[in-house]
Amino acid sequence: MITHIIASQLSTAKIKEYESASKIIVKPSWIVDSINQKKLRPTKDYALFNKNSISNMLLNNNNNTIINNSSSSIINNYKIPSTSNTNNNNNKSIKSNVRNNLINKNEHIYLHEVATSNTLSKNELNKPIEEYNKIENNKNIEEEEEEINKSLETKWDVNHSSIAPNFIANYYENSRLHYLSLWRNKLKSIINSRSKNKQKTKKHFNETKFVMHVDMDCFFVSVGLISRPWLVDKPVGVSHSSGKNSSSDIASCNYIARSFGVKNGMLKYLPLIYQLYYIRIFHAKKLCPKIEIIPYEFENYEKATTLLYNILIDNSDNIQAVSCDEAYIEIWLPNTGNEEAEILQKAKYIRSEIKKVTECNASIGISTNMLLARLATKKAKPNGEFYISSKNSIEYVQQFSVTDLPGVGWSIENNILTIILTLLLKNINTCKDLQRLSLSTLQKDFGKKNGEKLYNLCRGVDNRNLNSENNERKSISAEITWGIRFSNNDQFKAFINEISKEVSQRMENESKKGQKLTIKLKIKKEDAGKPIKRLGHGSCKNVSKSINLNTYIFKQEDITKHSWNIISNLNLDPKVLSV
DNA sequence: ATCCTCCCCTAC
DNA sequence: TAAGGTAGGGGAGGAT
Ligand SMILES: Nc1ccn([C@H]2C[C@H](O)[C@@H](COP(=O)(O)OP(=O)(O)OP(=O)(O)O)O2)c(=O)n1
Ligand SMILES: [Mg+2]
Ligand SMILES: [Mg+2]
Ligand SMILES: [Mg+2]
Repeated sequence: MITHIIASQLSTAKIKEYESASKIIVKPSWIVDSINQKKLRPTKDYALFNKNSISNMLLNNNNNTIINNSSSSIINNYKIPSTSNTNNNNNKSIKSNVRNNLINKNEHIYLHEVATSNTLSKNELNKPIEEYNKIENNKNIEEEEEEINKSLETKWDVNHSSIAPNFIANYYENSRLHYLSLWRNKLKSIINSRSKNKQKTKKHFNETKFVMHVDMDCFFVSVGLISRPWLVDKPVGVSHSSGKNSSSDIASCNYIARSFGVKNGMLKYLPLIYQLYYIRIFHAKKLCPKIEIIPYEFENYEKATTLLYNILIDNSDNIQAVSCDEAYIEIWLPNTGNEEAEILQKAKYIRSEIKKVTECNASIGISTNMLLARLATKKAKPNGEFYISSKNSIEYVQQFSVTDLPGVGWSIENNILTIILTLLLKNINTCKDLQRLSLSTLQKDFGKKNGEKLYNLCRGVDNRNLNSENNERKSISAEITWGIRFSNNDQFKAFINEISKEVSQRMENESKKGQKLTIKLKIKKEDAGKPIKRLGHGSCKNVSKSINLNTYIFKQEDITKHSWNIISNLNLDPKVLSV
């Protein structure tokens, strides 16, 4: 019930914490503006899709037809990316006038130099400094550092940082993670409103339920290779920058690149100075010097997504949207005694349709629950289908590593590893080992719910139904953690105003209002070095502050006002906002 | 007990 | 050069 002074909510200890944080070099390195939804106004059907500007096909949603044109005769209509014609010899399909414009932009296609390098799991960025191999008094390093210092001041940085005009729009147009979230929300919204209706009318007598998990193979790469067939046998990754010593994320890499150890989300390259300092961070060029980098094609991903979902709609009894390249579908088959062969046949058919229509490969995992279907996809990839019987599932699941389990990532894996090492004196981490830990042990270490979840997951037990969770959106937020560089309070405030506008628009698009406002900030740590990523946030401490307003708001000026109110109460010294 | 705030974690 | 978003589950620990 706090409406104004944030500090009044804080314990003394916490106030101190914020004060000291604000004195550390304090730079808000990212800002999040978020409004939790507690109530929505009467919603016009599909208002979201009519208003949004980003796309065509995903958004051309007439009433109940989720996505139109769901027959397999669709022409996929991919846009030919202008940069795909950089291979002069092989690509006959590109018009010559287009080619002439772009012939000098070849650098991202040929990357054969052997880079002196090293990969990153983003979590490793947060490891304590002592885990890195610090090298001092090295002249070359210092020189390079000098260069990096200089480069940080370049015009490019200024033009792309948070004080540049149109920063937010430009940023979102190029952020793959933004698109991932945007598309996921839209798909969930479309699919959820549809599957509800369907479930009501369906009853199943003498039928067996199967769950399929459908996921495109190296999605961004597969789409990008449609117009670059000469690269299909080479290691390929999708990334923004193509320069040989530039550093950017690889969003997706193909299976050839993966055979070298390259992974989605890995840095394309890590500058030499960071390689020496962060010896645990790998990068693609080190693992696979010949990796070819191709650019993003967001419009075409969206088209492929539309085509994919249309096929799934036509071939299932229920769908749960997961992401732009992935969904669970439910299929009921009559009990004939031959269901397993039939469901495999069905999967083959769906995969062939996807291939035919999208020109990309999909893989399908099949079982009787979502978890086992998800695990089956791991066996199915690439370009295959795989069925896991529920009969021997407890034994079958033993072969998977704990990170294969959905919900188990880097942190939980490490915790499990520690426990297994302590209790079982083993240094491996499979579901077989996890099955040896008791429910109470797991609950003691991971909490009541998480412990139970782990206990069930490692046995292949999953009682979720498709779309069983409450489908209503609970929050709407906008956040940017890249390019945030302020030199004074006015710039900071202007940014808050802009991001509030973004949040406001998103709320208006869904005819929603919110009552709880949360601000999230990243504050540079005292000992943080230069960010590894250009214009990145580097090592930061996260702070979040929320207030429960007495009223529901959605207007930009209200969001801005309350947001700035919160921020002011954090007592950030304007000077610490400088870079 | 239950709720609330401020986190951390995970997924794509 | 280069675009590190976002929603939701859940735990710790304090307030009610
Ligand atoms: N760290 C990540 C992970 C994924 N993606 C994007 C690019 C991927 O192509 C797409 C789908 O993610 P998947 O996890 O399904 O990975 P892929 O489809 O690339 O490979 P696969 O599914 O074959 O393992 O999401 C991303 O930008 N960054
Ligand atoms: Mg995929
Ligand atoms: Mg996927
Ligand atoms: Mg996992």
